[in-house]
Amino acid sequence: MPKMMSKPTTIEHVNLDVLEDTLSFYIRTMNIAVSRDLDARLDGCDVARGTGKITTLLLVDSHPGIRPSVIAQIIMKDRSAMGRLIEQMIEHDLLRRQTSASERRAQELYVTPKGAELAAVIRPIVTKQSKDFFSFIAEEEQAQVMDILRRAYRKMVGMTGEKRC
Amino acid sequence: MPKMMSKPTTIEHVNLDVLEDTLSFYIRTMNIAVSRDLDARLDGCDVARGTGKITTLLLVDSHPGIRPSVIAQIIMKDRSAMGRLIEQMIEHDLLRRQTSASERRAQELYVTPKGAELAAVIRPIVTKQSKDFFSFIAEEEQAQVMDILRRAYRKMVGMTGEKRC
DNA sequence: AAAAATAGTTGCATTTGTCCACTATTTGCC
DNA sequence: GGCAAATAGTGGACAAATGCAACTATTTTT
Repeated sequence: MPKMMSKPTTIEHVNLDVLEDTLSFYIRTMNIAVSRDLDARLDGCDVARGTGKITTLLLVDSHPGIRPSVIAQIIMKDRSAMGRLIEQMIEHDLLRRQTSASERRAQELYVTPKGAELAAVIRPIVTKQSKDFFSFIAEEEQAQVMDILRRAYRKMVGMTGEKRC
Repeated sequence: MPKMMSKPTTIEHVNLDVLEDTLSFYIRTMNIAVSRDLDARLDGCDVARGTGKITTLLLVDSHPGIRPSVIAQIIMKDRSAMGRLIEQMIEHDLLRRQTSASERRAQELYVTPKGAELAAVIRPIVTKQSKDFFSFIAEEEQAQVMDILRRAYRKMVGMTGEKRC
């Protein structure tokens, strides 16, 4: 049974009930904040809003010929969402698409010159944004959190870390 | 300039470019996964989908008379989104609302019997879900991450921790 | 050759978020 | 007292994102 508190009118008088000790709460909440901040910094940048565009652009840029379905796994979207995302980016002339010669049901994605340029612009912004946003966490602790979440993420999407093949 | 890798067809051959070392990426991605998992567990539960309903219910349950605007700060929504959320929960007979006597522009929120019941059901589920979901992170590390994110969150929403008044 | 699996597309319904303008009430200032 | 500004909440419009399911095309299995 939670501690009862009454009619709080300011946030200082509030305790978070069981959410206080619930990691998912902090993940979900920080996500809102960090995403909003990122969107603000990328305003007008063709790649703002929603998770996925940035990752997609960077991934295609550094893995020419990568497939939509691989990206989908990485950003945890289903294929239809991924398709729409790519469509959008093609319309914005950031990516181009061609069906794979060896696997004619699959596609290969490539950045356009404009896409490559944007990727170069984006890269430092994204890095800086994350550092800045979490700057009130000590550098060291940031690294700690990242290290743990990275391992979690890897397991989740099935990146083994050791490339076995 | 990122390492170039070509035409990866499986996720093991992919590296995440600068996102590899970007905390915001992991926060955003883990958010998707954890939210999806939570929704699945709460399916049909009147409180599934989207951030906010759970927090709102628990908060009102343990802080009878709390105001919408305070909750809005905590879950980082604007007032209009908050209003809609509450409206929805009132329609589901989870909350009830009355204008404050002392502050006639403000409202006080209370749980209905049904809301209280649901809160009791939800509480252990939410806790368990978070623990389960992150179970591949050692208990100790979970606590570490949570501790850090908690502090970050507090600073962000302006919870001082020390109740000064 | 047929069946199952995989890659991607499309449509639809639901939800969400955001922006902005509007009302009501309270507070502060002259 | 009275007017301006701040605060609490509401409502509407609009743009996006999400998830689901059905559908085509291609490859793999058997």
